[in-house]
Amino acid sequence: MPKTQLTDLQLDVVRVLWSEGEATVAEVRDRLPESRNLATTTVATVLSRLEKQNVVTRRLDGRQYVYRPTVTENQVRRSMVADLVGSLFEGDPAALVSHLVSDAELEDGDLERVRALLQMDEGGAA
Amino acid sequence: MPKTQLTDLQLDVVRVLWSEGEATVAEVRDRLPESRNLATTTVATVLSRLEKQNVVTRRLDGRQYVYRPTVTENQVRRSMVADLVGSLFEGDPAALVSHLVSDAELEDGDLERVRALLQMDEGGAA
DNA sequence: TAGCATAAACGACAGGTGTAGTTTTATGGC
DNA sequence: GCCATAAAACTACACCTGTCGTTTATGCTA
Repeated sequence: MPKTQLTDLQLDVVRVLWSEGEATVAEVRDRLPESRNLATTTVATVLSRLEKQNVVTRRLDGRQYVYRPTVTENQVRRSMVADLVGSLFEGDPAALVSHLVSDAELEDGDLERVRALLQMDEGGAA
Repeated sequence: MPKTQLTDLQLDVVRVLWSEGEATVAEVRDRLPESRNLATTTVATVLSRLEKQNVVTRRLDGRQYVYRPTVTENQVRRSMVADLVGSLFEGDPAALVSHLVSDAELEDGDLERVRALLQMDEGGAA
């Protein structure tokens, strides 16, 4: 059971792994957003800790480690959204949608898109 | 500009203030969820730190401080949801709704409620 | 083979949080 | 006027995270 509440930095790191499939420390450092100008050791530390938390695994390739995520983006999203819903909306996901709709988080175009989504899902899993 | 990313404990504390309007340290301690069995000093520490972060203010009443929130629940929700959307959904709130809908976060009943919400909002702010 | 480059391992440090004990201080009652 | 009590203030500590520097091991190259 990996930890699935990730910080922004951890997300950026894991995102690289999601997009690359797997990567070495140096590769992760290079593919991190421009805004992150991190020393290689910093990235290594982050990856080590993520490994300790079972968010990623690593395999030895020659003298380097290659890291691979153990969780999917969807799992992380699910878990983090569930957490937020639990903390702020008494566990009721519909209340979150309600918030988005009534508190102007969604712009007009978004509303249309959401309606379309719901249309598509009409008569979904019963 | 108060900090509006709150931890679970901080939320529980501020929630007491939201529901009571204002409260002393002892009152907060008493109205915290059962599950939280915290020493009074712990609550005092948390409130102090929240004050330093401008999440709450306090006024002296006799020899005690009475704490009052400086942010509303909605502000916190907005800010925390926005943060999550930024971190996980590239800033697109509709993507969050999409996630909720397609990843079975919403149960059938929820879907109906969401549809109703959108209905109500039909032809909203143009 | 000696040395350089590279990668991993280790150690560190500051800042935030959860948690609480100890010390100080003010006060209200006797 | 003195003391017990209650509240605030201060101190502390462990753990997590962001951020690196330094040390060690190792393999490649001249």
